[in-house]
Amino acid sequence: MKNILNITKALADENRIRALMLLKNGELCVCQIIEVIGLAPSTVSKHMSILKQADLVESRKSGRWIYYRLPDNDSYEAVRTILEWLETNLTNDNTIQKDNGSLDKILGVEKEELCKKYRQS
Amino acid sequence: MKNILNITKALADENRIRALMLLKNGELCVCQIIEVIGLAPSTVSKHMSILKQADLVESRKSGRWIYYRLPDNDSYEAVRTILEWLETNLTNDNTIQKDNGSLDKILGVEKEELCKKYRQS
DNA sequence: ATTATATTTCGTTATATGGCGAATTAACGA
DNA sequence: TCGTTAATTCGCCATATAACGAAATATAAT
Repeated sequence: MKNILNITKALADENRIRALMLLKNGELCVCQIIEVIGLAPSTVSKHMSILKQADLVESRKSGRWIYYRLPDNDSYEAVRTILEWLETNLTNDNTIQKDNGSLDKILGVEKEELCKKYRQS
Repeated sequence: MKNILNITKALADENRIRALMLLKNGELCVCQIIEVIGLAPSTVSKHMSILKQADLVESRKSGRWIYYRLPDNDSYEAVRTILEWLETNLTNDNTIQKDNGSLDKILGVEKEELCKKYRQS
């Protein structure tokens, strides 16, 4: 029950769902997620840690950057199933599509460039 | 997104999940759910209305009683899928099994008898 | 070494949520 | 009709959660 509740609670927030759906496009560093979601770095970081605790994302560190990604296919079945559920029901969602548009733009920018940017705003 | 968030938020509470899992046993009136879950009638009523708003349950009124049930098979697919997900991941859960045990006892009691009971306690 | 940068952690605040009991509504029974 | 009963709605309180900015941490660049 604890695991399942961790998952449902993690999914009970629009911004966390947005972050998960972004990761369908492949792994992203926190600054990229911040840029799309548009919340403070500390807030996004907290969201990502909640997703991670629920095993909905994995992460790796590379230098100063931390990359988050969806779990591998051989992961916990409950997680795999619900991620499919989200994808099925949200790929046509307006917010998600806009987010994917924003991400496309951002992926065209050098990461270094990007991360400076949000500090100034 | 709104629909999906309604669903995930509705599922982000242990007692609401317990109520849903109880309904796998067939439709139940509110007083029976109250008896198993062990919360105040007003609280359970609120929980059921949240589940209903998310289309996770349906209800019918019969005299003084209101019966809740899981939605029909021809319901909204997102709902069907996630209910299956819950069942898959919780049928062996300790809390859920205890609840099913309590329910069995309760189903042996006349409903009229039962509903008087929780008023007195 | 010192500065800059990416992320997290911490402390605070505002809002959302879950719980209860009291009051209300609706339906039945005497 | 009047009381009883099942369920809901309402008002309240306590706790949980989401958001932020400031401080801390860790790594890279100068």
